[in-house]
Amino acid sequence: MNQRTIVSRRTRPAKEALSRDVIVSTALSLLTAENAESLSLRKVATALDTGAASLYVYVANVEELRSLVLDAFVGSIDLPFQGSGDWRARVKALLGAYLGALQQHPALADLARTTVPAGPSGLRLVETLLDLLITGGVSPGGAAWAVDLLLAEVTNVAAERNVGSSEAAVLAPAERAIDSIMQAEFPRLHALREDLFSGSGSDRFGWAIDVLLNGILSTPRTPAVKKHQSPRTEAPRPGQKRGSRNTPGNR
Amino acid sequence: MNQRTIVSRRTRPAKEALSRDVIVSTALSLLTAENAESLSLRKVATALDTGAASLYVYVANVEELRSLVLDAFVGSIDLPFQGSGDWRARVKALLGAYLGALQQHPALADLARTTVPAGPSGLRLVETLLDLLITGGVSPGGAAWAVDLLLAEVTNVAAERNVGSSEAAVLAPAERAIDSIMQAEFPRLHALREDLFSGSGSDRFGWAIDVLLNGILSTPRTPAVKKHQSPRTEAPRPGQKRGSRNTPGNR
DNA sequence: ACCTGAACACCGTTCAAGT
DNA sequence: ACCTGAACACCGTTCAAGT
Repeated sequence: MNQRTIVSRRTRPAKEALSRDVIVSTALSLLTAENAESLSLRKVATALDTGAASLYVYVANVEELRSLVLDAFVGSIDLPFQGSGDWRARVKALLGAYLGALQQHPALADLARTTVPAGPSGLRLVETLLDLLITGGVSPGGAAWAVDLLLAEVTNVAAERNVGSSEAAVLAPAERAIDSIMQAEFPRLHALREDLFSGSGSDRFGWAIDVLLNGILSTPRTPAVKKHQSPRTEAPRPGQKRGSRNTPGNR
Repeated sequence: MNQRTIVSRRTRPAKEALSRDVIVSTALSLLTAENAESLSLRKVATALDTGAASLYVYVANVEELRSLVLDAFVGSIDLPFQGSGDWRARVKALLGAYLGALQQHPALADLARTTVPAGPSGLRLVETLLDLLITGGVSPGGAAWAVDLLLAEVTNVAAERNVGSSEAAVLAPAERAIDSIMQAEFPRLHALREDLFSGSGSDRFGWAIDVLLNGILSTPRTPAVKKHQSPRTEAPRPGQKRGSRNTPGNR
């Protein structure tokens, strides 16, 4: 027993043994329970009464920690994997729940924008989405790409609310500029400035998911695509065939 | 004349006077001409033979610098604002050119993912997109939201190529996990793992833009939306009306 | 008004040294 | 095998001091 200094250790009775799990879970609780607004190895180390160097036994670098933390977060929220209703409703419920969870924790929303959850929880989310989309009639190949699109939208909207405050500083001048810099030069922009800078991401979210689902259903992934180096040169097929008719749901 | 030390000043004849413009342009050339892979006030300051503190006379903070640099970049590439062909082709050409430019400069692709170009060049890009979409029959309100979706896709794809190398480290373990952790648990994922981790963003880009455009055309923005706090609770309208028939282009 | 150096409060990562 | 302190090479931002 350490007798040299008599300090209550009630809050941290014995120094917790380090492990990948405690590192990830204290990192996560730093971002959710604590008010920490960003993740850093040093903060996690401090919370564990040690130095940053100690974490490198269990984690390769910050990026890996970020992935693990995000996956742990995804695992901690309860997502409606087994929903009811038609497949579209279930996709929306799933993504909406994920969005809601991210929005409650700005630091996680930030994480999600730049990191992919590397772990079973992230995989399960993707698996479920794939299954729903394929059930809905999307081709497997299309579904694979679509999942990225859908999840990117979630993280974008989640981060938007976040940016809202800091982006206000960046956007406010832009907004003033729009009014003054001649509404003759950017008439569309001027007319729609309210809609563009509305920022109430929640409204847009429902619409965006519908856009994506409708688009995904009506845009078959062409089987064998010739690889182009630059998409710039990719001419659009003029008489583009629209694919499998919308078969919206099957409730 | 300074006689104390005889050092050739050919490369930097006289100390350039500081100004917002030289700061932004040297920052930009650091990211494009030079091989710098990230932007920092200190690097820009060093390139200008001064200290970081000096820049604060012209720039409020890093975030503002980032916005200015990104806008300067957008202004430096030549985008096909006046294209030919139907509006869809023009949207694709515009976004494709932007994507191509970002892909050539990973540092800029990185910037674009987290920053909005605050300046005339960014505004012009948005204005042009709004105009094309509205010309194509998208409602103004829909167009306002759609622009965000389209530009987000560009920056996401641009950043993907970037992440590719560093994400390989994160994804490689995940990929191995998929194979081993039971393909019984995530059958969809296992079957589609190649498509998911394909990473050749250019292929996906054309498809994604089509998805977005088709989706945007077939998903009217409902005029008066009741504001919900949480999208989680937002039940889908069961018999959802699909809007204005696709009127694809008008060439 | 503009520029500067120094300081402050942070980062991630490495490494020799301890147990 | 695990942990540690110290060091290295970075960050953004502030501030008193100079011109």
